Amino acid sequence: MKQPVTLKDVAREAGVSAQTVSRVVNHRPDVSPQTRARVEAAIAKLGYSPNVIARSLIKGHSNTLGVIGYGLGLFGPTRVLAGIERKANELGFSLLLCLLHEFKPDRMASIVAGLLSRRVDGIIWAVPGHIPSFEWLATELDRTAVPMVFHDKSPEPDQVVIALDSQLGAELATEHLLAQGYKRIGIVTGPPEWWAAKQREIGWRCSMQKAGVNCPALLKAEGDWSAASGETGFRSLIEQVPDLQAVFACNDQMALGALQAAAQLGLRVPDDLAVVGFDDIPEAAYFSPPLTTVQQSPDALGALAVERMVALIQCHRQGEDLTGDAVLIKPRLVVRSSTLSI
Amino acid sequence: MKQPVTLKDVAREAGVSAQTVSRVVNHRPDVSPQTRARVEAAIAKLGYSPNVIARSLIKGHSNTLGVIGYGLGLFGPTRVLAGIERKANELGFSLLLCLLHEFKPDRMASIVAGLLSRRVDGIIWAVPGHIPSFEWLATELDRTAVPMVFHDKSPEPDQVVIALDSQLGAELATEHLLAQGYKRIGIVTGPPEWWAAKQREIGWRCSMQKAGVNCPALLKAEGDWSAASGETGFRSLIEQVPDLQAVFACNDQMALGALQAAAQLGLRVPDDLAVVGFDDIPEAAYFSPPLTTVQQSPDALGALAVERMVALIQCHRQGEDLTGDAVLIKPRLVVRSSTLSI
DNA sequence: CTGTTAGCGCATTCAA
DNA sequence: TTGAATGCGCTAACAG
Repeated sequence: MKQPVTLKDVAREAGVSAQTVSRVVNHRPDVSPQTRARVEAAIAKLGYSPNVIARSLIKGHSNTLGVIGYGLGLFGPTRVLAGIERKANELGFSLLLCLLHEFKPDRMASIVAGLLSRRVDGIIWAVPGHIPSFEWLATELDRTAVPMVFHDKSPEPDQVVIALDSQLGAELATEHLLAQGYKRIGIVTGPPEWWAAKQREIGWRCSMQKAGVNCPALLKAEGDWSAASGETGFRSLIEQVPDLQAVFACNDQMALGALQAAAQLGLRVPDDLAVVGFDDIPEAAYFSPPLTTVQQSPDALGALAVERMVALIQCHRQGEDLTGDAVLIKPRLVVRSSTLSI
Repeated sequence: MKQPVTLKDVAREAGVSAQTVSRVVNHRPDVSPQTRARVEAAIAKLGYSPNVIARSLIKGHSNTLGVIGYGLGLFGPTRVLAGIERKANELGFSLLLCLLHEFKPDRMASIVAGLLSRRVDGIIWAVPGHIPSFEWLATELDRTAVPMVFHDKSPEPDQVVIALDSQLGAELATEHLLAQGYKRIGIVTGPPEWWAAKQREIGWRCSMQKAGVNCPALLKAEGDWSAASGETGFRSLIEQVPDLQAVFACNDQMALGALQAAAQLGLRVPDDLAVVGFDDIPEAAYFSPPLTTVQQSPDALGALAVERMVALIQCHRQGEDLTGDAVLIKPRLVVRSSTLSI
């Protein structure tokens, strides 16, 4: 139950003023070597560590970033968070973590309010863009006191957005299937409210049309990212299009569900059916068969978000209003045996 | 670039003193209804939100918990973190998140120092117990200023530990296999430095001995939790014991690797070989075949850790030193077809 | 080079 | 019921 040691305690111990101790702690040059040594000895003896809270109060900023994550169940968002933590730590920022378990406007508002009252220097939405929620957010949060960076949402003029180029990823996947000679390529999408899910569907559609293959509604089933939804989605697909040749599942979990359903229906992958996923989760290489999938680099994405955020904070402190901009990270395709029937 | 609104601004706007505003904000009874209304109007008009930083400085505590997580790659630790966030939020605590990417003593020390200087009210080690690191920790952190709660490590007299009963889980898995008539049951362990990994191995060994089956070193391979290590581990096992009947993989990813290796070797699961995992990750039900595994409730574990922490903090504030205690959460076995050859 | 004064935003004494 | 002083731990701006 020892009280924390304060500047004054150290000052008394070293026989100097509090200000001098402050100078030593902040590595100011204007302290004589002898004094510095005495103070440092006192610091070591008492085990003093500066109170960051008090420092924040004066400086008007906390070197803390608010991070809003989306649960911790999905691969992409979770790894983005890990990337954020790593880079923030590197740049000397602490992270105040809030998890958005569901897209509820009032929950979003209260999270932001809480973060603001804790005087974070910026807020990173490490939450995948959920179209209706973010539309609401845009009206509500119009001019907030602190800079914000968004993740995986539609680029808007006044926002800083770091996103994976999901459409490109879907195009890579679809074009790979087309190049292998598959024509009737179904899709199991994510929830349509998710920006990334929409982009992946658009990518599939574009590639199909570019190749002159038309894609009727029958070729599309809607999932919710879970393996279970991948299974049911695939089953409804194959029921509607019995001669389906390939499936593009919009994440690896759904691809796994599709693989299981295919096995149960006696379809051999890749001979009877090709399957592509999205994300490249670590397990994807160990599915049976190993899954061809689109690899993203969520860690890099998170790191980038922090870098932008720190730049925004600098500008904010100088009173400049930085214009928004969007960054799209390019994914790449990892080809494994789930699409190689040759 | 608007400056945040302060108590004084509200006081001026409402024509009262700052203290009165403070009373309203803190829901004190001793304010007349008219005054309260005027102040609340001013608060709403100016969009005031109290500065938690300043409040912490006075009160001497921050209503913030430091959480140290272990990367975000493993299922258990990640979900524990999610459980912690949920409960902390519910109890009005914010979370300062730090990720321990590797078990390095100096990194651990600097994380704790950083958290302490930010005046967290307590520290939760949401990090799986790594035996050498935590031994070091015990000597170093002997009497820290704030209470700590640990996760998945060996119970010690003076520590509060919330752990999954990994040994029991392993016993459930092994006994299930024994009950199915399997005798030569191999194990692919986790890294031996991990407490949980050790416990799982102990559980396997106990059950085997209890059943009168001896378990030579040949029946054991060491993995690192990854699917890749599950694959190589299983291969070395089957090489040493060609008539292996079953494998207990100490997590689901390694079980997945074993499943793939078995398939490549032409072994049918469960007819030629039974496989059990540990964790019950959401994908486990979609492996081929669906995986029998030990289900833990990491969310509940995290929630419990926060509850204990808050209790500790209360005691700490009253100057009492609470004695340590350990809680072991019981897992349960989920039986799927990877062990049902009948 | 070093110490003094002031105040960050708020809550806890008091007194009125 | 309200207001005035005081200080949490620290640093900026001075003065010496």
